[in-house]
Amino acid sequence: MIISDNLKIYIQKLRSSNLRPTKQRLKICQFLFNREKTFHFTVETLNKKINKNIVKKVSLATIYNTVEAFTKAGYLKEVLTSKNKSYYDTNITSHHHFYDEGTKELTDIHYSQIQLSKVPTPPKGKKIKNLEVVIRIQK
Amino acid sequence: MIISDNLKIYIQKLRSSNLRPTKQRLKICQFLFNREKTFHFTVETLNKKINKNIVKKVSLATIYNTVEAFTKAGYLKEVLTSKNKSYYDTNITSHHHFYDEGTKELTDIHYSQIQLSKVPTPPKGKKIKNLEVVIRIQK
DNA sequence: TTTCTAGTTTAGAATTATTATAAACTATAT
DNA sequence: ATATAGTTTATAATAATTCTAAACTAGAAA
Repeated sequence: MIISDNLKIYIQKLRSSNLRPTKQRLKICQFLFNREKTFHFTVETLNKKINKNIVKKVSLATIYNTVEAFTKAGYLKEVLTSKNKSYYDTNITSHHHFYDEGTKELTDIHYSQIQLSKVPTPPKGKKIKNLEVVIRIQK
Repeated sequence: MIISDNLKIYIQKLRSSNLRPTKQRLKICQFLFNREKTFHFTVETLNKKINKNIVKKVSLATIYNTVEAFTKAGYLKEVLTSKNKSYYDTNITSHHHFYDEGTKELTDIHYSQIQLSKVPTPPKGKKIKNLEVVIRIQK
């Protein structure tokens, strides 16, 4: 196995989060992070795309495990939706969404497009993990 | 059956949305809307509370149907979360939420507690219905 | 290098939330 | 009173996710 430069980076990245750099995890890293633009996905779509045209498939359970592990490690962010399905985003920076009530579709709003001038303090003993704005739109 | 004043109001409310005022729907109306404070719920919790201490239970299917009908009619609002379960809110006015990722609880943030100084224009042909902030909190 | 062990992967079962189905029931228009 | 379209219901079906336990493997230690 030839280890490319970006593979080395992923190995380090995984090790730094106490995740062993397995073949499966590295394959998923390459797929998710070795690209120009960030993108949204569900486990279902990730599973299909990862396993397209490869012989030794990554199991669905591993896709679930890995997405969860990567989310906990902070490599992925869960996206809010009204659908009973989890959406993830490789864009882990705080950003916002339009939510179309007709189509139930979410579209990104760049972080700079919204500015907050007043934010409440969180309840005692809790801290803010992130803050996202959802703008509900309709025809 | 003695029809109280608020029952009359619910009957009108339902009729105005082309929903027949059935016993089940009125029971759910009384439970949801005849109260001081607004509140959040899932179908699961609503089902338990509606059917607590009553002989003739409302079926789970009806709870689902009614919540969907009330949401479409604009009596309820779906709350976006990252969980694979739908949350609803009797407060249909624009307001914000803390979402505790540990306890999975939503708490309201009064509209005035958050101020936005910059908001993007909606996509063509769409208009902003409301704007909500979800602040994810954790320990 | 070999061995050991804890971490990981896997297929399939189990669980959870929701939606679909179709028969029985009911509000209401005529 | 009757007809009928809308509603409720128990149950089945589906979809997404989590659980389980056996097999496998990365990396540490001998």
